[in-house]
Order: sequence, then C-alpha cells, then structure tokens
Amino acid sequence: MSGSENQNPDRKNELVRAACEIIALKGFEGLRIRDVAAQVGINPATMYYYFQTKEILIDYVTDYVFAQMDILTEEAPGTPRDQLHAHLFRLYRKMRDEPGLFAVFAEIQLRSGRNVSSPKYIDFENSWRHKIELLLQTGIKQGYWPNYLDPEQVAITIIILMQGAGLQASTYPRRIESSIAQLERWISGK
Amino acid sequence: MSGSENQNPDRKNELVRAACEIIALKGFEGLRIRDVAAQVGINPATMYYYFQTKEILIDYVTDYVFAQMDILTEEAPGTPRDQLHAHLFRLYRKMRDEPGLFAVFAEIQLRSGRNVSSPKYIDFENSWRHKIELLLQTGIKQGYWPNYLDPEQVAITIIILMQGAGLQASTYPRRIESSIAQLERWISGK
Amino acid sequence: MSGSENQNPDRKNELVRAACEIIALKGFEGLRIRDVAAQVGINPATMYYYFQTKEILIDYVTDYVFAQMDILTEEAPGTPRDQLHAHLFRLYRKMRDEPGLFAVFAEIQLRSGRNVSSPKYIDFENSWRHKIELLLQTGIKQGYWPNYLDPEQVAITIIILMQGAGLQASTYPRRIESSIAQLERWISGK
Amino acid sequence: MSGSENQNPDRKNELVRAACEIIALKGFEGLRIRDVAAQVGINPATMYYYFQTKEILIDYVTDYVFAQMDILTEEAPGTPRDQLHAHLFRLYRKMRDEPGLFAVFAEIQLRSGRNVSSPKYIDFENSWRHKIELLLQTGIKQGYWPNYLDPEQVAITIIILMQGAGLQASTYPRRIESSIAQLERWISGK
DNA sequence: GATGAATGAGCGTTCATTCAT
DNA sequence: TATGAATGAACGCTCATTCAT
Repeated sequence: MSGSENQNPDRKNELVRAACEIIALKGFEGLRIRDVAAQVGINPATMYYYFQTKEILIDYVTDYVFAQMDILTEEAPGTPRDQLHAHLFRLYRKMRDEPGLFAVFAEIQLRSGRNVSSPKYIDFENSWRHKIELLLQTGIKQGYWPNYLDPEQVAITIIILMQGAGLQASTYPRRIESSIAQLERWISGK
Repeated sequence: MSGSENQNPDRKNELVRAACEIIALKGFEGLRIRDVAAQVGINPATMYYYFQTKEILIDYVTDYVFAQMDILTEEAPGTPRDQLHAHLFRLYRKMRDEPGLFAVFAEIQLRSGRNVSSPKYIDFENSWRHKIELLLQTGIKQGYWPNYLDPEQVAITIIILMQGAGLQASTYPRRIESSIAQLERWISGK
Repeated sequence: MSGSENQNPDRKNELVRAACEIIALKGFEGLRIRDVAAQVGINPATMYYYFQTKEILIDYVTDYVFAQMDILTEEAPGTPRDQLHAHLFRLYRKMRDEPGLFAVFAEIQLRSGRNVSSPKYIDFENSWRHKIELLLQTGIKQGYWPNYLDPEQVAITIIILMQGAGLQASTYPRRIESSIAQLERWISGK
Repeated sequence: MSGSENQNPDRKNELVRAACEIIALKGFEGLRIRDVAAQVGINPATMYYYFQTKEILIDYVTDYVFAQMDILTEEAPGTPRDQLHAHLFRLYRKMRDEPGLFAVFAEIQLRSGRNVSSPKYIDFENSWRHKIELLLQTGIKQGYWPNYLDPEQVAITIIILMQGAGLQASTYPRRIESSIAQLERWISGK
C-alpha cells in the first residue's frame, strides 16, 4: 500500500537517463518502455515498479532535463556583463557537449505546447526569463549596457534564440557559438 | 503508364492537410492513419490508395509544409531593408495565423535531426539562409546596413531565432512580433 | 444481367495461365488477385469482369490444369505395353518441361483433400485410374504382362507414384525418369 | 542468459500442435495466428511471446512434423527384409492414424519446393533415403533381395511412392496399405 | 525488487470485392 | 470492357500494462 516510496534511487535515475537517451535518438515518437528496460538490462515489467505509467516516466524525464538545465539558474561572479556572458557560454558548452539533452528539451517543449494544461515547462521558462531580466536590469542600472534596452524584450529574445539553438545543437554546434557572440555584441551596442 | 501517380490531387491534398492538423495537435507521436481518414470521412484503407505507407504520407506532409513556407523565398519590392522587413513580417504573420504549421515544422526539424539520411530539411534551410545572406550582402554594399555585419553570421542568427519563434508560435505569438522588431533594430545598428 | 457470357476467351485464358504461374511460384497461400491482374497488365477490378470471385478463378485454374493433363487420356498406338510406356513417358516429359503445372496440381490435390465436397479432383483421378486399369487388363489378357498382376492395385500404385513424382517435379526431374523405368520393369516382371 | 529460449515448453508445444491441426484442416493458406490462439484458449498477443513471427511458428511446425516422422529413422530388429517391412508398415500405420500429419508434411514439401533456400526438408529427405539405401544394400549383400536391384534407385522410388501416399492419407488410407504390399512384392521379386 | 506469462486495445497494412463511370 | 476510387473485414504484430510468484 505505502510500499512504493523507498525505491533504489540510483536504479530509478539510471532508467530516467536511459529513457532520455532513447528520446534524444528517436523522439517521444520512438520511446518504448521495453527499450528503456532493455538498455538497463531489466525486465519491462520491472519498469512498473519504478514508474506506474509511461506518462509518469516522461514526467521524471522532464524533471531530469530541467534539473540538468540548472546551469541556467547557477550564480556566477563578476559584473552583470560577465554573468550574462558566463550564462550564455555555459549554455553553449552544454549544447555542444550534450546535444541530446536539448533534443529532449525541444521535444518536451513541443509536447507542452500541445497539452495546454502542463505548467511545468511554462514555470521553467518563466523563472529563466526572470533571471535574465534581473541581470539585464542590474547591468543597465550600473551602466554596463545602454539604457535604451528593454530588459523584458531582450530576455525573451535571448530565450527564443536559445530555443532555436537547442534545435540545432546536434546538427550544427559551431553555429551556436558564433550566434551567441553576435547576440552579445548586439546587446552591448556592438 | 505504369500508373501510380494519377490520383485525384484534391483528395490527396485534403488528406495531407488533415494529417498536418493532427500532427500539429498531437505530434508525430500521436499521428494515426485511422484518425487522418476519419477527419476526412473516408475508410482507413483508402489512405493506402493515396499513400503506400505512413512514412510516405509523412513525406508528403513535409513537402506540404515546406511549400507553405514559400513566403520565405517570395520576392518583395523595395530596398534590401524593406525586403528583409517584409520577409520577417510575413514570417511573423504566418506564425500568428497558422501556428500549427510551425509546430509541424518543428516536429519535422527534430525528426530530421534524428534521421541522418534525410537531406530535405537541410536543403530547405540552406536555400533559406542563402536568400537572407544575399539580401544582407546587397544591403550592406548599398549602405543600408553597417558594413561590419557578417552576412553569413547574421543570416544564421536570424534563422535560429525564427526556429525558436516557431516553437513558441502556438503559445506566445505576441512575443515573436516584438522579438522580430528587436532583431531588426539590432541589425540596423539600433 | 445476361451480359457476362461473351467475354474474350483469350484474355480469360491468359488470366488463368497467369494465376497458374503464380500458384506454381507461391502456392494458393500466395495467390493474390492483384498480382494476377498485374502480370497481365490490367486493373484488378477488371478481374471481376471475368471471374466473379477468387474462388471461381481457382475453379478455372483447376479446369485448366486438368485440361493440360489430357496427356493422361490421350490414346496411343501399339501394344498395351507400348501404350502404358507412352503414357508414363508423356507424363514424365510434362513433369520435366512444366514442373510448375505439377506443383499446382499438387496444391489442388491437397486443397481437395480438405474440402470434402469437391468432386472435381476425385472424378479426374477416377477416370485416370480407369484408363490405366483397362490398359492393364487388356495387356494381361493378351499376355503382355504376367497374369498374377491385380490391375486395380497396380493402377492405384502407379497413380500414387505419379502423385509423389509431381511433388518432386520442380526439384529433381531426373529422379522421376528412373523411377518410372523401375516401375515399368517391375510391372513387366523385371 | 540473453533470455529468449526459456518459455514453458508445454505451452509452446501445445501451440505448435494446434497450428499443425489447423494447417492439416486448411493448409498454410488458411493458417491464422488468431485461430491457433483461439484453439488453445489464449489471447492472440500471447502467441508472440512464444513465436516472434508467424514464420517462426511455421518453422517450429516443420520441426515438429519432422520429429513426428522419427518412425522413419527408428531401428527395428530382424532381417533387412523384416526391417524394411517394419519401416513401411510403421509409415502406413501413421498415415492411417494421423493423416493430418501427412497433409502438413505435404504442405511443407510444396513450400520448400518454392523457397529455394530452405534446406530443412532436403536434409530430412536425404537422411531418410540414406537409411533405406543402407537397408537395401545390406539385404542384397545378405541375399534377401535379388542383386540386380539398384539400392539408390529403389530407395528413391520408395520415397516418391510414400510422398504420393501422404497426399492420399486423409482420403484413401486403404489404398496405401495395398500399395505398400504391392511394392514389397516387387522388391522381393514377387 | 524482479520476472515470466499473459492480455486488451489498437495500429499499419492487406485484400477481396464493389460501383459509378 | 475497363478503370479509379472506395470499402469492410481481417490480419500480423506492437505495446502499455497487469499479476501471481
């Protein structure tokens, strides 16, 4: 009855990561419980000990992906300019090193666009946007960036650009690096 | 003569559009031949008169979506600046009016990132990028834009931004409009 | 209403022969109306002008195969011994030259063993057996064969052997020739 | 270890036998996975737990039928003459008691004549022929049969006759008995 | 924790057949 | 005669899920 609360968390994470890899390779379209199980070497039935339904597994995947994106909320030292740069650079490095993660991220985003009632993604995006906005506000106030910049507007543009970049992560990681540089130049007024 | 291309094109297009709607709503993940047939009011078996396999239907959907994106290659009158503006504005208007199309577009993009051997999307993106590059080159040469702009770099950034925007089309169309404005200001050097 | 009586018999025969070829290659198991149509270059729907159902097509195939087997009822000149020899030799030659025909023949035989109520095959076999019996009776009476032979029994054995041979026709035609020789020697008392 | 061979063999055999019965009744032409499942009272999907594809089920049926034919390789006591008699009699008894088995056997034989690349049937037939040949050679050497007999030739004739008999097993079991007697008389030189 | 066995629902696809033209 | 378009029924197979052990 209450016996589903103390599972081996290592195993569980292993399964979530396996699911993640499969989604990166084949999309949600190609996600099969049995394949996840096989990748970890357990029986498909055992999956249901950890995740009561496939949808719940997907929830865990979502949480895992968002957790991996903690670089977006990590604090960095230095001026706001340095911080924004560090923020964007960490993002780029992650895209380059783990493009699969961003493929899954994009899948989640598309999926959340369909299910009107899934606040997880919206919450995630909102807090990310807030962080960038604050950084920009502070930076503008301290004279690091021109004060004609609209922090909300620029934050949104950054996020949209980063989302587009995520789609390209596995195909053209190179492009992303230079686009980020371009973006930073623009924000700084060249 | 060896006859398999001679079907009623209206019906065929109707089916492709129906498939498109379903993909917009539920993703490739949720695409069912039966549902497409039902949406048009025909027997599922009839689908196979028009499309020998589900994958072929998806090919047609891809072609249809790319054809709908012909706004990206449409010529516009006026200065390069006007032309780029028209280009981006047409894109925005399409995103606002037919957000589903961009959901499908994003699905196709993600799918093409998986199937290494599908050049369709890459070809499409390349010709789009070329068009923007040419526009920028001409505009820079004619003094409409500062000559420190790197046309290739800016073109890529525009495309990435537009791809990110496509992901948001059905959720926040408003954001896209102002991001495009922001982008244009940056390109023009404020 | 009465308009299905004067079809082009050439076309019809062509279709029956095409069906026959396909059955020889893939068995009844692999017989498809559309394949028969394709082999002759007509639309599958047109098949139904000639044969109202698939089963009727099969009936025609059965008749065709039995008609091809008319060698079994053909009269030959000479002594009964010569006649039996000619009979068996014609059979062997047909097996060697058109093994597919015997594959279809075997399929028909198996099929008729299932459908208890299909007298066509039984009738065919009976009249074949009768012919051989008569030949043997005459030959024994005229002293060509030893009179301890039981004509009915030998006739049945010949037929069974020939049926077995039909099964081997496409694989080992050579074997059949020497088995027939063996059989003739036995009948003649070495 | 890599586990796919560890199922309940009773259930598996039960399914193979059920498939066999259906093939005997309706041929490969009429074999349906659903029907096999229904005959045993299980869900059609469960079939795929035991046999990954229909073709694999058919492979098992083939093996099963050949295994049932082990009477052909069974050793018998007594003189070569006694042994051959026992051999043919066991065959006859099996045809009489389980005619369905021989219907399936004939189906398999026809099928193997189509699929050029299926050595199973050929192997089976070869080892059967060898056995008879050896028996005849020994018998001739020991003076049980006339030495003008060609063992290879006679063995082939026996096999062909037996194959023809198999086709008749379900229709005229009586005929087979007397044909075998006829054959034995011939071999012994009356 | 883990598994073998089983299931129900459904999916992509096939195929004999129909019918208006 | 012939065909393009359509259909209903069914088929092989998949997959999430269950459950006793």
